[in-house]
Amino acid sequence: MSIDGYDPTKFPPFAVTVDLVVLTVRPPHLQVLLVRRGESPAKGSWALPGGFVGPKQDLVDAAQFKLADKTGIEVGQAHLEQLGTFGAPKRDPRMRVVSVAHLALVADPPEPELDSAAWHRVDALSDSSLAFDHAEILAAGVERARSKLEYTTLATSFCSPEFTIAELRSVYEAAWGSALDAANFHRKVMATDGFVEATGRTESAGRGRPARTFVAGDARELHPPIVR
Amino acid sequence: MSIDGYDPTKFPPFAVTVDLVVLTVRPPHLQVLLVRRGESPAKGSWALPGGFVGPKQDLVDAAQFKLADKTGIEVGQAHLEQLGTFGAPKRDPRMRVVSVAHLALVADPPEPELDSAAWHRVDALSDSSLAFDHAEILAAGVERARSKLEYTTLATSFCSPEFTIAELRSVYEAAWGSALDAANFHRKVMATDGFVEATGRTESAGRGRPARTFVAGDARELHPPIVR
DNA sequence: CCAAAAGTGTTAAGCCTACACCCATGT
DNA sequence: ACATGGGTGTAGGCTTAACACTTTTGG
Repeated sequence: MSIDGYDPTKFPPFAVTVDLVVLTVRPPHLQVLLVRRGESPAKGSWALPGGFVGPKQDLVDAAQFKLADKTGIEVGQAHLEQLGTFGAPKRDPRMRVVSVAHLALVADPPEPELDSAAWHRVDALSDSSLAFDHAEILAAGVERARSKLEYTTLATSFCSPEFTIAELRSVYEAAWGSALDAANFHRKVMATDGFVEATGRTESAGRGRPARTFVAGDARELHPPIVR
Repeated sequence: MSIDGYDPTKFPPFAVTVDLVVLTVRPPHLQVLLVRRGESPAKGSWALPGGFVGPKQDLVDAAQFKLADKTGIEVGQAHLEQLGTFGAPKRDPRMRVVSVAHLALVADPPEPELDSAAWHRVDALSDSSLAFDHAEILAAGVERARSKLEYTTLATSFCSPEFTIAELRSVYEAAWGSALDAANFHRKVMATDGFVEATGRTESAGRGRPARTFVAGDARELHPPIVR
């Protein structure tokens, strides 16, 4: 940090929190988990889940803890990554709060137990309906999620452990709100080494030919984009 | 933040700092600005420039201030963006410090005035030669810079206000350490709307046909990659 | 048999790479 | 004249998008 010229014992006091952009896909919509604020400021309005970072707690640990707390989803069940840090001096009217936002991608989550938490379609939220600067954080999360879908195999994080190519395709269609050519999508996924791994089983969706099922492959990065 | 259940006046005390990964290109090398630590811990070893965020100071403002302080480069002269936040509980042995790392890309900077600051080739640094977790932060900065060069028009940030296509190419060659086909590079840049704008002037480098000069265009994003 | 969804084939257009070649200058 | 770097042309290979077509099921 190069703390030259400063007395380390006299630093300005900051509160550090984590905020979570928890996204899921419920075809055909991309949804985000929001909690209704029970206290002032912005009492009654929707906000991203989050909380203080403990004095000896690592940042991701704090985010993981909050995620488990709000959704019941444990470590390893979801993709979690740091999104960015928001620290405008007046973003919280009470005090100086620096929030390290995280992005979580989860597959078919349970309905929230608490009444104060609920899933919302991201394309149906107006900026002004979120507390603090959470609209900005959400926008950053959605943008990051889209770009990761495009350039990595992360879409599998939005799918149940065993899934069909059509389910995987519905993830992309939900994220951008437009249809993809099923034939070309199928081929592109198959041609990408380590994206998916066949189980040998099939799954019938009622009508039509049953689809083969797959599990997530071991590749995490890929350069050529899958869609767009 | 969802501070439900917490008393906002009793938050755990954190110090918040900014650290800077300041990169420049001096063909054929990518270089980073480091400062020699004058105090313990890690006294005498190299570190990224940085410092505390003021109580009422925005994060980017703190980064901008530090950048101007160490390099003399003012706002608008450089590209500056948030890189990520590093807050492992023991990253600084003295106290809990959360550092918001920023990435700065600058064009032909002046030699540092202070003896304690110097430019270093990034490909000639060993991880263990940097204080704290700064090797990790530097790695993140270099990776981000490469990916931004690939997918945006940001390479112009590494060039003087008026530059030739060869200079622009040398930025890419420095970042990856390998040569590019000059002919194809030229065409690709020209074909990218808003990447560069011709001045009408030329510049002679001594031998060979003089090159036309350009200024940065207005496009900041582009999807098809320029190199690789 | 028909509709629906999975999956494969085909083809034309576009893009990229490699490299040949011409251009404009200093010495 | 010739070496040097700037810049344009071009042909072959590769990737892509669009859509026709076959496969496999439920009703």
